[in-house]
Amino acid sequence: MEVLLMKMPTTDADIAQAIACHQEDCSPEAKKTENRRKLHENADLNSSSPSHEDLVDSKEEDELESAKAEMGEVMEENERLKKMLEKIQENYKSLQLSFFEILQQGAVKKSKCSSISSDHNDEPVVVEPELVSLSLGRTTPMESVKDEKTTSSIKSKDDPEIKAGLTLGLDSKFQLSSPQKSSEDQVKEDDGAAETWPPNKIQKTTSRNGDEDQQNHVKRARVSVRARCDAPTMNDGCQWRKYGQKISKGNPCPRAYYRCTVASGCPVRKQVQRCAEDMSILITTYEGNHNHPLPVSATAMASTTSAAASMMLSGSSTSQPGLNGLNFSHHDNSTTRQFYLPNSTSSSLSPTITLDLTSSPSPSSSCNYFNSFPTSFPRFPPTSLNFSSSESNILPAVWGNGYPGYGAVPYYQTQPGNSILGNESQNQIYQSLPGNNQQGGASQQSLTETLTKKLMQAMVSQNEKGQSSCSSSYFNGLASSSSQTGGSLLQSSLPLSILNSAFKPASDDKELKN
DNA sequence: CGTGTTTGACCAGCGC
DNA sequence: GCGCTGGTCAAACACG
Repeated sequence: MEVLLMKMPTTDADIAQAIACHQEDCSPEAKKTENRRKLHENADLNSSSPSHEDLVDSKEEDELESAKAEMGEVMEENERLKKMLEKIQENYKSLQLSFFEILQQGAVKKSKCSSISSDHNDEPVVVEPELVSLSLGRTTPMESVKDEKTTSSIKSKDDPEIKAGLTLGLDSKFQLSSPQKSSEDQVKEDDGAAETWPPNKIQKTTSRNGDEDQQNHVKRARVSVRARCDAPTMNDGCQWRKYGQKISKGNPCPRAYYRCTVASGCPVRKQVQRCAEDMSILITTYEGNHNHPLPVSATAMASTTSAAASMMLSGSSTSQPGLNGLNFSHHDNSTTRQFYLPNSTSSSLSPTITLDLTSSPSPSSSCNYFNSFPTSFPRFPPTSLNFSSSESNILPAVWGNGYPGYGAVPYYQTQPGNSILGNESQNQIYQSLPGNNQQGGASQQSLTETLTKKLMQAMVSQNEKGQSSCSSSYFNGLASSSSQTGGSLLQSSLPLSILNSAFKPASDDKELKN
């Protein structure tokens, strides 16, 4: 009961647990325990007032009666909650179905659009930029409706039918690879990704045309996360090894280079740098694609950044070289704030999306700094998702300080049979993460859900506007990026896991051996 | 001793 | 062509 009242279940697992608790409360055992407790209390009362047996008897009876009445009320309430849960689950399923319908429609439309655009390559295509406001600070009634909808969709993520691994990267190189490839080929691709990581040079020189070129741009998708964080790095749940540090021009704070060490050969890198004008803001730029399952706490960040990246990358696959398909600027008709990663030579070729998770939208501090690079990105104007809100205040505390209690379970736990790594290494991976505490779990989950909801929302609105190419490819991107490892080791508690089920390749466990 | 960090060197891209 | 800059490597070092 308390579980239900304190926190609405957000996953099927939660629901199942809640139901279990609920049923437990209704079980004869629970009733017996309750009665025993009350009888015990009565006995105490008896012992304290041993006189007037008749009075005591009547008192006992009264209390028994009231206890029974109370029990009845509780049981009724339990029944009501039970029905409510069933209803919620039904809603989940129906929404999930409609969700996949949208996915399929999007895929069809995308293929049509891509064929059309390829037919008219020579003609200039003028497309209005899609402005999608993803600010969490404001919600319109429409938004809240969609919010509800997407939340429900999100919540259906743990449907038994769609339990799937979630490995999210920021890069969608597999978007363009054939899904029919064997797992061995996938491994090769992964290895290639790992080996050719430094490949900015290679990529820049190998191809300059057509799909290959486009793919290269897609490969270099970056997601920059700006968050207030006192810690040297943002704790995003992954294990990182520092491999370099540079003082970059225009910023007294050195930029640190990290690579993911959760799995050897993981091509994901991140750059961490403090904002020059506001040292409390940490700018973390992720690049690459995890080739291994992630801890739940890491998927929180990964899903968000991946969604953002995929969203943008889907835009970059359209025929809008100048506009990059989408512009996720925070805009409110009066101000449009875009944030740029300064001093990044490769940024001129890399689509960069910035998630602004800083709470203060103070235009005088960090924003101006970024705004001072307005024209540095002719081909890929950096994209900004501004999630400024009071809610995002929690982020630094959560990501900076440790791991949430929510999902504080080894991420292989749900499907131990699929685990490639042994339990020991799993635990090592998880336990080696510092500050595993119980604080802020709900907050992080809430934030992640909110972030993802907003992304989903934007996508849905895209779909509704007939801009299905973007949204569909967004979905496909998510699906492909999240399913590329397809280890199924994660029963993710994250919203995006819903996307895995439809696109998860049969098996590519080999990759996990990296 | 294994693992992670530091830091100078090196390389490639870009602008002038 | 040259210098600047970003990104990476790898030896040396620190730490548990």
